[in-house]
Amino acid sequence: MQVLIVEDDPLHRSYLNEAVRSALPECDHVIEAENGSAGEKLARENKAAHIVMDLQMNARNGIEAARTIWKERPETRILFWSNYADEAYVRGVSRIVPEGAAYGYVLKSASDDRLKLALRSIFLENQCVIDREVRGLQQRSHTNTGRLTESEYEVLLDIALGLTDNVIARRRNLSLRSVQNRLQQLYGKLEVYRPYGIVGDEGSFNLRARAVSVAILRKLLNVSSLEREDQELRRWLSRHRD
Amino acid sequence: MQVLIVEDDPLHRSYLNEAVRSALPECDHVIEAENGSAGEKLARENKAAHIVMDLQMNARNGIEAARTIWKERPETRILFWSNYADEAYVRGVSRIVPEGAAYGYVLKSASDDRLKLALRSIFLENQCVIDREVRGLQQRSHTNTGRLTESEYEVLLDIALGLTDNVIARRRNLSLRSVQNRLQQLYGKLEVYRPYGIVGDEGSFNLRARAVSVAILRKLLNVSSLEREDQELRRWLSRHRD
DNA sequence: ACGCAGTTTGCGGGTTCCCGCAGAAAATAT
DNA sequence: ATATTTTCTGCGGGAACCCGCAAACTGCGT
Repeated sequence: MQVLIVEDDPLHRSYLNEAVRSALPECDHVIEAENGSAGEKLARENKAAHIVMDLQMNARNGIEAARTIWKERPETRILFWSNYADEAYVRGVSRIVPEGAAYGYVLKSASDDRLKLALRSIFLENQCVIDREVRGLQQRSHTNTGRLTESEYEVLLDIALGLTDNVIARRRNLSLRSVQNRLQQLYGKLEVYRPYGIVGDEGSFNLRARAVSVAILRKLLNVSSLEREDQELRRWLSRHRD
Repeated sequence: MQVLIVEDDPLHRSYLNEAVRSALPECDHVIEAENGSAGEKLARENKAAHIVMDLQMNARNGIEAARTIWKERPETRILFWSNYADEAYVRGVSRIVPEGAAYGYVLKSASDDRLKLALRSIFLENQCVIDREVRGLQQRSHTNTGRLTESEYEVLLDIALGLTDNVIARRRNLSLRSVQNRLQQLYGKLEVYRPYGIVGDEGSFNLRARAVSVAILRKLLNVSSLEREDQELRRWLSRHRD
């Protein structure tokens, strides 16, 4: 049995290496990659079936890497090991998990034992292991306000990229008014009308910009999700020149 | 001699501990804090004169912590040890350094030797040590486009928080038109008019939102700078109820 | 088949943004 | 002290945003 570690921080990498060796005595090969693209390459060359992957990496982030790996071999088992439980990451991951694949999401702050247990459950038992706090985000509301639907999340990304209502409409195949409708819902859920819950500050905010702001502060968006979408947008733009 | 380490990642913390001990044999006490507020507290209690501080921490980030520490004892020597050279961090740090204080900024990706050398230079020689890549950001242009002036950076923060032109004007004591003027300059420098350098996409973007977007993508803004400003804004709002 | 909740769309309007133009004011240079 | 550059300001207008209202169009359960 072979395990591939994809993690850019050398300290964390060697820690993971040790953890894997001690949790999985049946594992005789551990290989390491120090960023997403190296990870993809190694996974392909070695037909890696068991991967531990960091999410936040410089060259190419974990979600990107996982997506291409899973596209090539959907039965690959991947344990995501991340510093954060940002909704943006969680959403990003659960979007790309193939049907029925075994995967895990464990926070770096978790105990040694939790990590080792997760390694065994996923790689040997083929089970999904999702950390408590992550699970929370995946399902229910983040705060008192309801969580965003998929289409609300889409427009959120679009305005975060700086798109116009008109362009959003074209991109999502909607009418202008529908886009604005979704924005309204978004504004509502993000509580952008009464910014700090204070009455009397109604006119202080540019709703669109404020929405992006609170989304970032609430970790609904993070930088890498933005980067990803920016690339996506770029591609879309180059297809749709009229 | 005593050194205080403020770092939330346990692995990095113990690595730092070792590095300090080996680089500074004259150091007999090393104490550790696992977040910014604990760091402030320990610094106060122990009158710490030598601190190594991570920037990105959960509870209270390094810049905040450093600011209050320096406010109490400006001669404290602080070495910032960070994963990133985001302009937002660099700017944040150089804003709070007291006159003539010795400090350092070293990236986590730097070599062992570089870190140890920096430790000795700052703590023993009272010199400033700033990493190459950081230094670059501090002074000249980030890319081909000129770097932002202080006032452009201010409006950037304001629109990133979601403020209205009108509120910005009140907050910065300007006329409405002046605010919009600064925004225009900002848009120019951020190259928001021809988004990807492509001719013919002129109308695709909401300039205000796009500006924030590219600022984040270019690391002019990061999440913690936003959080800081959001607090600031909150305070300002509560003072200015009319 | 019926009703009901949630989406989508058009229309119309008030508001804010974005900015060219041009004169005042302030900072800087010579 | 004068010239030059930069920044600030008011005015005006076109475009984009935000949204209430009301009519179609889903989907879903009974």
